[in-house]
Amino acid sequence: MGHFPTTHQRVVDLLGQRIVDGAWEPGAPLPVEDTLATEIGVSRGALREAVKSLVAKGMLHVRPRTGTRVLPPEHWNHLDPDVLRWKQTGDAAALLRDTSELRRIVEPAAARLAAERADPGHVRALRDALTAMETAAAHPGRSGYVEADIAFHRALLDAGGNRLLGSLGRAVEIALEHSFVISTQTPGAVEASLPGHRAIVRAVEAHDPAAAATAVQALIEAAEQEIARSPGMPSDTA
Amino acid sequence: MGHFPTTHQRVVDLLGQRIVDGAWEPGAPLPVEDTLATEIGVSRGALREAVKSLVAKGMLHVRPRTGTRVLPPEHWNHLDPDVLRWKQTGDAAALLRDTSELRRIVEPAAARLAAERADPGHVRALRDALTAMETAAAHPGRSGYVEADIAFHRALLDAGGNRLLGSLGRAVEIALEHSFVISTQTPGAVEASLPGHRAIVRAVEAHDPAAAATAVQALIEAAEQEIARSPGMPSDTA
DNA sequence: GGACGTCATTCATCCAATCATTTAATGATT
DNA sequence: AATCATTAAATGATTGGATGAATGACGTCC
Repeated sequence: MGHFPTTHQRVVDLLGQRIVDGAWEPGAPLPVEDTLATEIGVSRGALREAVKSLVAKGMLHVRPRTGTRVLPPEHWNHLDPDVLRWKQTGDAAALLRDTSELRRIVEPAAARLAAERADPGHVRALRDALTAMETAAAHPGRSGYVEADIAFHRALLDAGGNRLLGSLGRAVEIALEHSFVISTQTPGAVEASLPGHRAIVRAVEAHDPAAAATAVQALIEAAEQEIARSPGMPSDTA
Repeated sequence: MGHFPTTHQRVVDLLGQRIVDGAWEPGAPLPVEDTLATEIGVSRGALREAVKSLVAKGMLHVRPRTGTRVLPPEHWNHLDPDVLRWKQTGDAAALLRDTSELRRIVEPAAARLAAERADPGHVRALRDALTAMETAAAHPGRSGYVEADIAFHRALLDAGGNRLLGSLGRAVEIALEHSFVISTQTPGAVEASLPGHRAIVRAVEAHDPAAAATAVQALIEAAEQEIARSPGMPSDTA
């Protein structure tokens, strides 16, 4: 459906996925540009542009004569949407754990800031997202519910006016989408989550930071329980 | 001294700084590749590679016929080290405020996780960083103290084992460096901060999450007061 | 008059070939 | 054995051209 991926995107995806999958050890050099380009089937220029994209994400380091080497995973920008997507296909469970932890840390605090400082524009974006969620929930098939949920999430983190928090929210959205899909597919979960979202909007509108934080926390915990009960999740026997 | 910057780095810095400084309105198109390349004084290939780097940071969007357009700031990856550096030269006060807020949210929670889950390797990295801070503090001139402080900060956020938190910490390090420099230049601040750092290491080694969190919080608040008292900071009259 | 298809234009896209620069590995010199 | 010049191998950068995609204008059909 989506248009054909351009060559550049194809090469970036190919290399990024290979790196995440551990095709090359950290510190190990990739094949030289000429051979790697012919192996992939693109020109050297296209390969170099793709490599530059991965350098910008902190995954590669390239130097004359030495070649292109994979940087250790600690150096990767794990908050980059592409990196998150590549990691999703691999160790999805670990990513879900990390994402959930980050949510518990950041979102209640972000809700607190939003309740303290949200201006009318931010409040309206929040209410619009909530309305979209409600209409999508009423609509049979729930088309658009996940998108509305993400928009709500985004509006909440933007409402505090802290751009770093905004970027952080946008980063984890890719990882969040998966959990939202699970919640939407679980019967009754959508109806159960709507009151929680309404409570958040109420708290932000009333400029009640404590209420906003607790409402978000309750929502996150409910979502985590949905995920834990979803099929394909190993019960925590450790 | 650092070597001469390569053409690629030069162009990325030039364009990134220009975008952050608002040389082009969000949504406005940049000059076409040919003219922009000749204007900067590089070839199309070098310009294209630089543009790809900025696309990877979420600042540009390029399409045939439409051209290269600046994306709205909400879409930028504000957690990218380069983006933070470019923003630093402009509205440094706002960035300092956002960074400080993020620290207060993330670092106590990260310290809590570190105390819960730090393995011996992480603990050793933490202690090594502390030792480096102590030796740098004893050394006249304090050379290397800022670097050691950043290494400590990094080790703490890595110790929790959450890669997203690790990337988050690495992201704000660039912004943090400034405040560390201020603290180091303030007489007596270095000696005052060392016990706080030792308390963090003790709490992590003792697997005491609450103590770790409070120790970090105390350190952050002390640093904020140092910044507030530093010259060039407008007193909070609002 | 409005909707739909066609076409030309304008860019980015991708490729191929070439030269310059950096740098490690090697060899020569003392 | 340590230092310095040489060399070769890889990236860095440039040029020119061919291709493809998106847009706006134009014309046709209902």
